[in-house]
Amino acid sequence: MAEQPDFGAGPISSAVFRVARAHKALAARLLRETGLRPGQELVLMTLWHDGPQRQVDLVDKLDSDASTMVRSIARLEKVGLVHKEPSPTDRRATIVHATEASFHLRDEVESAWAELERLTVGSMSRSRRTEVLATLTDLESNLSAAE
Amino acid sequence: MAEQPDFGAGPISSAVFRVARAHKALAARLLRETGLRPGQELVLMTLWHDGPQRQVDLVDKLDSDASTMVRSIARLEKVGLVHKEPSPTDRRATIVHATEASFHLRDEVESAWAELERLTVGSMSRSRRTEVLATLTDLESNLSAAE
DNA sequence: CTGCATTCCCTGTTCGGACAAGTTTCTGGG
DNA sequence: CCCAGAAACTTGTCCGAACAGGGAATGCAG
Repeated sequence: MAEQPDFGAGPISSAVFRVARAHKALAARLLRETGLRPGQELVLMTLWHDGPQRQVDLVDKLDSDASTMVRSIARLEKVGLVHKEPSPTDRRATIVHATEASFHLRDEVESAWAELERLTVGSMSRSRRTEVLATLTDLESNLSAAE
Repeated sequence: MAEQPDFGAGPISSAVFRVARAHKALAARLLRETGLRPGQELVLMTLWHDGPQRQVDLVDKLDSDASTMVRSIARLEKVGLVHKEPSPTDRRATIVHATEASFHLRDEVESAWAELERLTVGSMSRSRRTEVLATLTDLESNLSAAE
């Protein structure tokens, strides 16, 4: 507790910073028992949801970076949650698969995300949540309009 | 453009993630010409605003980490924006000062933050901004209540 | 005053994120 | 067909963030 890094400059930007940090820290804490680090779970969830795909597809969907993805995949592969296969149709590409072992984590990861959502929205009413989501979407569209 | 990493899991959490990433990326871009990396400007702004202080004070105010602060200060010191002096009253502590050189950056950094704020809130009305800030504050308090 | 917990800082390590540069492979216009 | 440009991946580098561990100085209880 006990911070107000807000020296007057950009109250909303400051608030975004603080929310982002707190949210990420909470996500890290909830994912801790799964052995995953924040970010890795997004890769796995994408693979679980959309099936095997190229690294570049993961990069696009997660709005990540190719070099980040290379290392993230490498780490997931090292712990056996993912494996790579050459694409049969494009020798530049590798297809990333979620392993059987990874599916044993699925419930745990998804319940961690459910818990994250629950803690994030707190005791907000359904209609309030809708407003919050609209607000975040507004911010996102402003930010992406700024390129 | 073109992402919706939202696989149904935690729409608000997903949105927080995306806003956080876009906001940080925008901050990085705006600070680029100052030579600062996102996070360093917060240290400098705190020093400019509150004056020389111990590392632990910076850590507390920015809700950062002691080891992160050590390295951040070291980098700022290497480029001459900050210098450290032993505390006269506590030999464990070092007092961090903003250098003269750093003050030449102040206008640039502060206008980058103003621009960040401007782009973040976009064309929102004053009352809408108040709502947005209230929403972010709500989220922050939920998150910090979750510890 | 002594002993012990606490505070403050530092180092090592790991990871996500981003940028730059380079390799291999593909594709499309000529 | 051929080649220039694009696409997919990789590696190197740097940085913020977080955790573990540790050393030095301080402060407090007894």
